[in-house]
Amino acid sequence: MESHECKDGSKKLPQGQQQTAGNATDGNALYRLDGPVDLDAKHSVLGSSDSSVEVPLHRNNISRKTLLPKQEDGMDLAACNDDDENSSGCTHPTVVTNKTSRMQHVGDRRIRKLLASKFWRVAPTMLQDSETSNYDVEQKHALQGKRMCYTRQRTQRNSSKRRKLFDRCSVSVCGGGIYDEDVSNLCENGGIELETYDSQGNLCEANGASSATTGQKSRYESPEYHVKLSIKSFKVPELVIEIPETATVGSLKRTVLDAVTAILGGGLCVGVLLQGKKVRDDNKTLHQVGISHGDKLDNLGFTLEPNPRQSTAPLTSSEDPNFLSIGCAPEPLDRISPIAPAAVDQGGPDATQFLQICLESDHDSVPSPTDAASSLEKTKANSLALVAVPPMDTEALAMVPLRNKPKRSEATQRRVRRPFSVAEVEALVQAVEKLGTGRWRDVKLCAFENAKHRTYVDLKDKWKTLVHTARISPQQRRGEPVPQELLDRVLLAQAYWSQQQAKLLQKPPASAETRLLL
DNA sequence: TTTAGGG
DNA sequence: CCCTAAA
Repeated sequence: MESHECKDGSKKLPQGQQQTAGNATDGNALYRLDGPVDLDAKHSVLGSSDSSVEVPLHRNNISRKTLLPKQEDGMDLAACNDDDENSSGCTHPTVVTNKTSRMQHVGDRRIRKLLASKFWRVAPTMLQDSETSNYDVEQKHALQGKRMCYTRQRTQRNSSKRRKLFDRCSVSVCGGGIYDEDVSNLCENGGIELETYDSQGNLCEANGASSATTGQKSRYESPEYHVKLSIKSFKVPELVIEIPETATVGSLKRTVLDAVTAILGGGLCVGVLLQGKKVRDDNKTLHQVGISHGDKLDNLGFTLEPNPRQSTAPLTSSEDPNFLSIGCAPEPLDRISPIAPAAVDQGGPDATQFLQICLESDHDSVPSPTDAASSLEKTKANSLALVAVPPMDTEALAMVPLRNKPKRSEATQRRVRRPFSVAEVEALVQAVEKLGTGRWRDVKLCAFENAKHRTYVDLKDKWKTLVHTARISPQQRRGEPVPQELLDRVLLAQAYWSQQQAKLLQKPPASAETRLLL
């Protein structure tokens, strides 16, 4: 019996607020390697010198729902059963062996950190061979990649998913709290549903067939809502080039050229920087992120990023064995290189990537309401490894990731990232409202007792970020949007309890009665 | 083990 | 999320 009485609270959350379309990638494994090597466009590396781009401003917001990559053997990957520490095996991936893939297991932030300091080495000898022979081809691929990046459709992660999730999580905080199963990642294998939003953020259409390409200029747009911008320069990933002193300037040029084209061939993505900050949410409209037609756009920048093709499926699936389906991941597809096939064919940098998809399942006791994946129930260690064997390991590979110092002892795996669902946030808020901000153990017991993967430290951390989130502008928020109502409550509770704490410091033994009065 | 904060 | 000093 819990000693903490909690009010029952099953308030209906307002369906997604303004930012419903948000589908931030949260920066997971975004290979952003900003480096000192600024290639000014006038060097025409991209042939886009001073090109001006026109983008519809109030374009309907269409995002991509997670699509399931084709799976082998018709494995039933429809549902993702959540795990918890109890489910043996689940938390201990067995198939992580090679270093490349291991590296991808490192958490988002760390990966960013590492990569930020990491660079690509250009092996001179290799470059000598490749010379500029494939330049045309690579250019083509690069352009192709750009184009596809540009025109790729985005499908809204359908709201029914969220709705469904929330429904299942009818949160009654202390009555039951958050259960593991409740907050598990639900998957929907169904067709693509599109939701489009007008400039006000209102849902105005739900039809996949009529989806217009996000970035394409449409005849329906009125010119006054177009933002005109010019690209002065691109920032490219950091490169390290080794070349003997005795080399000629000409060979240096070729080396650099090769290095750059190699990256291009590997598929590039364009990053958008607004006021120095990276805009990750591809689904927001320019207007939403603050790019308006009237504004001076000098604070708008672009970066070139290596396409982290390898960081998509392997990252989510192998890092968390319980993501039985890649499609379960909130936003996997957004990072799949649109030109993956081309890159492989030409044996570009991507060829060095060792793709490994590990699918494991081992649910023993945990009663799972969503047993769509029951077919995998008994599978002790179901691993599936897709290995892209590099056609030519040593040849024609101009770029090779530089090895850096071991980041973390092999034993201690960082826990898989599990973003809080709205339902969990609701539960957390409610518990904190009741218990305060200094009793995380109790909060855990009260609202998350059955969510094994949420420790009180997690809850404390989440609260911290919630408070922060509530304080920043909606435009700066990332991830699944938290209803404003909840954020308001966060602020209120935070204010209230910090005040209580302050008072408590003044008058040592504040009776419980005092609290009730306040 | 929990809290509380910085990383 | 992780890491830890303190309690």
